[in-house]
Amino acid sequence: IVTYNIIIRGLCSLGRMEEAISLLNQLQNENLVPDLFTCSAIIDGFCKLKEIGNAKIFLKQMVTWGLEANIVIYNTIVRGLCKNDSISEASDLVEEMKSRGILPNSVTYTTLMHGFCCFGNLEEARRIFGVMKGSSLGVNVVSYTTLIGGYCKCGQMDEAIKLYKEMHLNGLSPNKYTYTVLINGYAKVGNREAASKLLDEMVNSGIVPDSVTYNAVMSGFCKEGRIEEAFKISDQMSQEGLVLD
RNA sequence: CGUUACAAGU
Repeated sequence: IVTYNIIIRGLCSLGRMEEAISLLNQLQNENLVPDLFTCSAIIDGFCKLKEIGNAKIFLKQMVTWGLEANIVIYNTIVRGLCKNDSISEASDLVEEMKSRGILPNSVTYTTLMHGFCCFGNLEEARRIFGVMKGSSLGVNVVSYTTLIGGYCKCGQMDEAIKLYKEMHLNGLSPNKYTYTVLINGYAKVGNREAASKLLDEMVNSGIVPDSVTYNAVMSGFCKEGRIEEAFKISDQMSQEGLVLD
């Protein structure tokens, strides 16, 4: 079943659901039984195609195999709903999950936060952040990065930086994602200086930027008409062996 | 803990 799961996951991540389902049928013909890994792969596949309907149908199907949705399955659907602009349904699902005795984990919370951030509902995202912080889970670098990203998206760089500083006080180190979110935020509001400064901080703290990070920096330069400096960055990327995409 | 099973960046 592990072998099948690996292949099914591969197909699902490519959106090749017909083939995944046919493999699912094949393994059952060989008297193997799908497990939660199989199901999460397939549900995630449907969710990524925004086929929430199919994901829900599959969720019912699982029960006939004696499988109960676990936290990963719930999280996967919550994310699918968020991506499908159904944030309120996502919140409802989390409540339903709780009523079934499954407690949200860090992934659940950050998924919801991200959904609210995409909607520009920073109050709700921050509220969930507070819930996480007050729970035994605590907040982690992903929670911070998600919330920082929400503020960056809305151009509220002051709040974003406040959180960035707060992270350090809480003993958490920003990672490549955190820096890229912030750099992109500054680039978008036209503050290339702050963006460059963060890039330096990033490198000084031993984090290696990748092409996503550099692209964000360059967009800041280009936005302000500093094409030459942008070229310098792209040269540096090549020097570091990064592929220009 | 044979399956990077689910969360954050251009």
